[in-house]
Amino acid sequence: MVATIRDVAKLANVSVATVSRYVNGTRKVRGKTAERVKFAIEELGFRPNAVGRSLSTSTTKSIGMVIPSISNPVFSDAVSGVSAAIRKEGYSLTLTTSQYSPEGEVDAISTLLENRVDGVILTVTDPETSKALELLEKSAVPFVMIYNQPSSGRATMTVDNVAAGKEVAGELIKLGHKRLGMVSGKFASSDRALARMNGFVKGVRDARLTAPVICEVDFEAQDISDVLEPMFKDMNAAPSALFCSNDILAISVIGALRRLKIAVPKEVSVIGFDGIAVGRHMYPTLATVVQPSKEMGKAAARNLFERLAGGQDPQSVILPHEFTIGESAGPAAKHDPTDLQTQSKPTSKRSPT
Amino acid sequence: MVATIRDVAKLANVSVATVSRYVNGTRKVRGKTAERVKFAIEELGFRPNAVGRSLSTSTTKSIGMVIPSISNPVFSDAVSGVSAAIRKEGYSLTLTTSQYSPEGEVDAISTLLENRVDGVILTVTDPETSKALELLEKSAVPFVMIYNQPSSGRATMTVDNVAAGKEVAGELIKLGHKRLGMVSGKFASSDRALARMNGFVKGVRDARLTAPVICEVDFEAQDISDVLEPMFKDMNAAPSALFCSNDILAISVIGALRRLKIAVPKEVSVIGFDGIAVGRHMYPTLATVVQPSKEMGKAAARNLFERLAGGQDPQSVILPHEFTIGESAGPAAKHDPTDLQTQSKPTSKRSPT
DNA sequence: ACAAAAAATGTAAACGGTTACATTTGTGAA
DNA sequence: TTCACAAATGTAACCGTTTACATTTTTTGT
Repeated sequence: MVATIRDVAKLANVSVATVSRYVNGTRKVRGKTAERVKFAIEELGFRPNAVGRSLSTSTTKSIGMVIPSISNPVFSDAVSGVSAAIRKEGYSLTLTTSQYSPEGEVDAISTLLENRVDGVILTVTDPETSKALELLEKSAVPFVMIYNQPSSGRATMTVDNVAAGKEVAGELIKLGHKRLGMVSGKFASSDRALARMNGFVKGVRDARLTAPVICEVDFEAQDISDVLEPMFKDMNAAPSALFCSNDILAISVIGALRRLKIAVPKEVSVIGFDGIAVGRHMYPTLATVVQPSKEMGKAAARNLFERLAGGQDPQSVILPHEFTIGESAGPAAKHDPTDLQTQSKPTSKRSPT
Repeated sequence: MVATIRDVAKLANVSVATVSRYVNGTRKVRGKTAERVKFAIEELGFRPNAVGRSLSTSTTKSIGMVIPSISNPVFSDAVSGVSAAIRKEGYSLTLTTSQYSPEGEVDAISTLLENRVDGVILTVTDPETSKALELLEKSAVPFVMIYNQPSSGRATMTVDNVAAGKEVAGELIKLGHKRLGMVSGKFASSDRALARMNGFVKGVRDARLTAPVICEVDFEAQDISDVLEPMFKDMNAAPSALFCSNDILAISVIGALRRLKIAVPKEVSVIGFDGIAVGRHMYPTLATVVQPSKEMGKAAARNLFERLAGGQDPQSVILPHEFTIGESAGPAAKHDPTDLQTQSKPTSKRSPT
């Protein structure tokens, strides 16, 4: 069917070894010979079979990646970074998703291990209990986590989520907010959301404010409005600022607040986390903590290559994050009766008077 | 190092054939024997090497995918669909990006072909001139395009972009718009944008309106504001509605208009194309043509599997699209002197009284 | 208990490369 | 020209599976 190295060798009247050496440039082949080989390759449309090569060299030149979902742009950004970094090294990318489930992670890793990827870049729901990570460790395939919190001496590329969460609290407090809240994806499936929450709560507590309302949502399943509505029944008690555990969630929250006729940021400020591109383009622009997703992907890939090349112990890296103010966050509104001056129409849902 | 089928065979005191048959369930192995094999596999942590298997069976159980960029959610959605569909069949996904360049496409396809993927799902800039498609055809690896326009009898999964474009024109005209415009990504790198434009122009022409302003932008590179500003110098001449060739672009356009202090949709309506999730969550919700990206990915994968299984000629499928109105599109504003009543602050940029 | 048929298992040759080692060819100095 | 040595090339084993075919074991019918 398709030409093999032996076909080329026969046509060029050389040995397979010579063809191999010509193709890979591993040894010099004489001009005359090289020409014959080159001709044969073109004549036959020969394309080296990576499978044969992999079996022989026991290296696949491929990197496996496991992300919870590809629908959240924050992960696409990381994929993009990984993709760019490994292409440069001639590697290819096998992408799998876990749908935020530990079983999904195990399945994904199993597949990748069977495919003998040279390294793995992944994000798990919980590094502490992850069976997938255990599989990886047993297999001795080098791996790096991204987004996950450092733990157990495993390598991870992430930002300081606790510090960032605290920073968000600080910024909101600086804007005069006194009643804060957080809307987060399930902590069980996101150690970083948990870390952000912890930092946020600490920041609020340090400022001697009442502890923030924490609202855990199953983002993929629930309608955010249903969660937000009771929370904002009484605007005098409701938080004047919400920290969301990621940008997608924040965008949804802003949309839901609008539907509840609550103005952002006039009545409620919203801050996200991730720094996905669309947040900068939309209106209101999203106040958020920007994490360098693409760079994280690249860094993870580089880390992997270093280990594949030399040895080097796995090493975690904390990358810099940056709080970016946007139109979705502003000064705290005063929720006394003069509240009615706010531009949005008062509705029966609001506090009386 | 890592256990092979021979290690298992030795430990279980059977032949490699028996192990292979046990692992793949291709033949019955007697209870007693099966137990020994099972034990040996667990004892050694044996995991079949897909590379060896692939070489032997000359099938990799992997599908290659080439998309222009992973940063546009419309493509992530397709990846998501493909990923889900192929996982079900036990296939894995090798993902590559072309950065909207024909050379990138060729590189990607070359890599995929060397890796002997069993099939390819891809989106190219221009099917008519694509060297990548030629490579694929020469290689005899089954492939399906997604998003691309049907051409040359090659299989593609897409929506009717021309009809959709025309439909958008119709909807805007129905809303009373008379001066229409389109902002599009480079036609040279998107046959579907071109098709949408053609339909749009046709729709406008059929309504006997003046031809729409067409504005081609290098979206990744340029700042949209620079493009929009001259267009909206004179509001009496400027279009009252803009059709954007994709949602991401539309979101940026809305943002840019806001920065130019032009209200959406009060002064200018904006309609996108794709139906990415964020458009439904943001404010204003994005009026757009929803195409079933995830379904397209799934359909492409299924098409590939059918061909891998039975034979079947490649077959293009036109999937249904759906125009969805959103808050970003509304009735045409009257741009006579009473224009000043519009909520947004008049600026020197606007037409004089 | 025995032969024949059926079921289970084993043997060894692919699959398409790479590479250690062996061999041939080419080069330069005497 | 001849020899020693270097450079180029060739030979064949190996990487980890699958599977056609051969062989052994079990089952079945009598």
